[in-house]
Amino acid sequence: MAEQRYSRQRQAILEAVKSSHAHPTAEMVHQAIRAKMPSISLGTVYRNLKVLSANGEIKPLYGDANNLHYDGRCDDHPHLVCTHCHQVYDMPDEWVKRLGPLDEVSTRHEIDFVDITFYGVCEHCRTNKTKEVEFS
Amino acid sequence: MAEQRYSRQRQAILEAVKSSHAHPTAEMVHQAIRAKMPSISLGTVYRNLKVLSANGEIKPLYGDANNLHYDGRCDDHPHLVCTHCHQVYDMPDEWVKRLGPLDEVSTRHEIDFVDITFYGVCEHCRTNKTKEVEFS
DNA sequence: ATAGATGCAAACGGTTTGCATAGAG
DNA sequence: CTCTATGCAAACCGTTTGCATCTAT
Repeated sequence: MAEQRYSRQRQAILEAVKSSHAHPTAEMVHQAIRAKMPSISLGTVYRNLKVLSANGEIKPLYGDANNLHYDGRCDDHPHLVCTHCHQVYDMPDEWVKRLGPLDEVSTRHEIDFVDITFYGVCEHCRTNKTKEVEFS
Repeated sequence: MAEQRYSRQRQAILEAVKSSHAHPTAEMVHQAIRAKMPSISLGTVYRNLKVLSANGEIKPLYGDANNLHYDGRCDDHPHLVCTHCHQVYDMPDEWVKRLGPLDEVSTRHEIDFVDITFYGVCEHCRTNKTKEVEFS
C-alpha cells in the first residue's frame, strides 16, 4: 500500500462517521462536515470513505438499496433497515453469534464475513403512521 | 391493486428470472430475452422486475453493492456474494433457521424479514487465482 | 373501446474521475 | 522538494420516466 497522508479532511470524515449513530451516507457526511469546513467537496468525501473502508477503519453497509451507508463500528453486528424512512439501526450481535463459526458455513467457498440485515418498520415510523414513504 | 395484463414481455421476464440460477441483474435478463425477442427494451425489463417484485413473484437482492440482482426463489434463504467475481450463490436455509423466530428479535421495531448474506471467495475464483477483480 | 404495457430516448441521481493546485511529510 | 490529497466539474452508469403507440382484455 502506498504511503498515506492524514489530511484535515480525512480526519474530519473519519471523525464524522465514528461519532454518528445514524450510519450516514456520503451526502450526510458531507453536510455534517460543511458546517465547520465549508470548502470540503463531495468528491473528497466519496474518495475518503473508500480509503477508510479499505483501511478497515469504517464499514460500508449495503442493506439499503437506495444509498450506500457507512458504519463507524467495525465489529460484526446486524442492522435494521426501516422500509419506511430508510434509517439504519444497530442490532445486538447476539444474532450473529447464533449462526456459529463461519468456517462451518461452506467447504467449497471461502467465507470471510456475514451480513445480517433485518427489514421492517422502526419504532419511530410505527407510531408516526402519517409518513408513508415508499421503499423500493 | 390495479388490473394487470400478462404481456409476452412480462411472461418472458418472469420465466427468465425463475429459470436462471445466476441471480440475474436487469441487464442480464435483457440480454437473455433478446435472443428470442430482439425488440424488448431495457426499460420494459426494469419496469417488470419492479412489478414482479411487488407481486412477490421474484425477490430483489441488495447484497452486491454494484448491481441489483433478482432471485426467482422467493423462500427465505441466504446468499454468498463473491467479492472477486460478484456472482451470487444460494446457500442452505439452515442458517436462517438458526436465528430463530423473527418476532423475538425486537419488541420496539416491527421486523418483517431478514437477509443473511455471506461474503467471500467462491469456489471458482478460489482456483482461478488469476483473475483479480476488485470489489468495492 | 379502454386502459395497461411497450419501445424509445431523454432525464436522473449517486458515484467516480481527470486535472490543475494545495498541502502533508 | 515530492508526491498524496483536494476542489471543481465533467463524465459515468445503473435506473427511472415521459410520451406516442401498441395490445391484452
